[in-house]
Amino acid sequence: MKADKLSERKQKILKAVVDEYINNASPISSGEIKAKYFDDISSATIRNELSALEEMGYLIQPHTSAGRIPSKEAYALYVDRFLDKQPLRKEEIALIENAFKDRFDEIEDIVRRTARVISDVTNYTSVIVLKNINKVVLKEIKLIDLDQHTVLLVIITDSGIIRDKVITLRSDVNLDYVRDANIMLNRIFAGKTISEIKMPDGMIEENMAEFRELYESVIAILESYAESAEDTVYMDGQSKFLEYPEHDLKTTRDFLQIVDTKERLAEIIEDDTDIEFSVRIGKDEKGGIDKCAIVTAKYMLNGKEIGHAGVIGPERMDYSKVMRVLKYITKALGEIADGGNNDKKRID
Amino acid sequence: MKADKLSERKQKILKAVVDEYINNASPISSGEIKAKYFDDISSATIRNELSALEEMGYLIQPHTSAGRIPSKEAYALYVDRFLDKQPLRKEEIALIENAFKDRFDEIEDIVRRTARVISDVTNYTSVIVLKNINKVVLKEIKLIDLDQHTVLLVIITDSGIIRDKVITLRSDVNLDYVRDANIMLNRIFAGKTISEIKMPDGMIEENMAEFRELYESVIAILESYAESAEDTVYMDGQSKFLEYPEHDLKTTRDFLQIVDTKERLAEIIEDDTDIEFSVRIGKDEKGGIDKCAIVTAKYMLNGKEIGHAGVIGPERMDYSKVMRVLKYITKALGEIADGGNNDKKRID
DNA sequence: TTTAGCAGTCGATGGATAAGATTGCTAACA
DNA sequence: TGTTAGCAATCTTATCCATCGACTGCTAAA
Repeated sequence: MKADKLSERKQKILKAVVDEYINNASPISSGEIKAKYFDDISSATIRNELSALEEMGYLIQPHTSAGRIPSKEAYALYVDRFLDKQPLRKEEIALIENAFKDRFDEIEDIVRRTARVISDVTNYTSVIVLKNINKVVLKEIKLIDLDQHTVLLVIITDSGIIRDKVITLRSDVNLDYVRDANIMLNRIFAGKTISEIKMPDGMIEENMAEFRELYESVIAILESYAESAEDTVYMDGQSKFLEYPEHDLKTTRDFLQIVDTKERLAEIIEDDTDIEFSVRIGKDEKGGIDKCAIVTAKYMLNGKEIGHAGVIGPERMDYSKVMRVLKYITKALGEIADGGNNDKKRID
Repeated sequence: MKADKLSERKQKILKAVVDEYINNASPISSGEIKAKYFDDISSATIRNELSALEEMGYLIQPHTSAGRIPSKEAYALYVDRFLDKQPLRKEEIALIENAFKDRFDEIEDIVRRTARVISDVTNYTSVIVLKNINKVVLKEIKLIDLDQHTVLLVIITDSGIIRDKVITLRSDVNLDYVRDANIMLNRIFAGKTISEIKMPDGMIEENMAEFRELYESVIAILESYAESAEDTVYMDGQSKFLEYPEHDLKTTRDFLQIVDTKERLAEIIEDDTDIEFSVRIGKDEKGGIDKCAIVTAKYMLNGKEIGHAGVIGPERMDYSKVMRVLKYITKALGEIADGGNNDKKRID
């Protein structure tokens, strides 16, 4: 099933079928192709070609008296070789830029907006998976005393992710104690990844004895972060899923189950992480959703890869548009938040 | 349509119809009721009663040769007067207790678990709306210097909610500066609700001049919190929505749209906030989802009302069970995290 | 007031039929 | 050898119709 074996004409016909099916979601007949794409050959000829393409596995006939629809392989080939490279429309670009024109500081805020705008522009459900915190490097730890028995632990990482957690202690704490403990902890943890941090088996160093309870609490929290392999998942535009007629109740059930168990979704999306775009069509051994396609791209922010962003839609997804949008947005965001200056920036 | 006018027998019949419909989702015939609920009267008599109940608006006949199904009014009456008060089953209680047996410190963590367990036990989609932060009282503000131009603002409220936001400044900052600013800001803000805080029209006090930029940033952030009326919404078990046959594609579309626009959901749920349970059946002028019921209860934590928790399901929801579960859980959580000691507690 | 009996109504089911769409095949053609 | 016109075959979809079964509503009697 090498694509190289396809004649020019077969390619043109196959692309025609995919393009038409993406727009109309109904099987395409030889007559339709003849009318819209070919002046010079007859529908009978096209029928022969269609028959050959079906033989090769690129097309499927739902039943004898129906036209053809593309197979998974056709979509894969389409994504690989036939993508139109039309630029994004002005309104689309305006929509994207508008979403990011305000000030914003926190990653969560940026991510939410990104999810929203991806869904708005593509008209598919968007999904963003942020890498688990234990894969990033600790830049600094801050301890803040809240009251006599509680301190707030703030974790700052190299890509700016901030997590905080309240620690409750049996012993009393005061400002000086917390400050000293903070210095001590930073000496130990700064520069390591969370997953590198282990509870030391033997004795705690002499000069740590005073901070033992606090120290153990912090370690326990970091370890629990490391253990909980759950990446954070954001979604938007879930209702868009039902705008596509092939998404019947059964498919929607699968979809909602994926939505519920976000860990599985994160696994699917982070599976092949080394390529720029990941396109998963239909359900296979490695996961996915039947009758659906999942397209994701690396999600860069401030020059760092912080996760993956993409969409979930029907197999006959408008791959071209989705990829252009993802490319545009991830590029825009890769630049937008650099160097600590988070004021508005033009995206050109 | 006063319920008082209903004879004992009518009430028993009406309850029978609702109970049966909750279990089977198909119209109930006079013969069925006779078989399962009455030995002493004939189906003809029951037919007469059914006819009367239909006349009164409590029952609906989908078509002439079908049995009856309950109307919205029947459900409302059912919730009002007919609820079984069977206790929760052992397994259900075990499930709930198990979900909360670990240590946990952060509200978000508790809320997520609560959403999960409500959905698991009831088998409906759960939803929790946390009150907007601007309705709660500021307990303390913490400033932490991150680097030369950025400080982290941590907001601690009376119910323990913590929000943080990074502030970027043009001028340099250092430890002393931040500490002094922190003391100053707490003097001004502590004890107020976020919505009370307003940017002062005239001059900033003399001794604030030094902290002007920081001060204005903090005010701006608090105001933006106050303005953004969005309450935080958590959901779980969305896929459960499709386990009920009356939830067809159209209803699911409505449901997913509500899921997408969580603000609207928050509005619906926070609408009638003064009663212990809110039961909204079907769609009316004030919102809701067609063919669905939304049941919510006040969500207490640590003695404070922090929002609402509930479920979304079909109109023929198992109201009795849902209310028992919500009562049990909100009661359990009202006790579980009191006094800063977050260790395991028995729920009895 | 209750009940048995029965006619009437309606949905669901299934078969038969017809119409329409599209293909595959064949044979002729360039 | 590739292309094409023509046509039979196949399958879907819609419609109609008859039948069956499930209830109800009504009537008249208990």
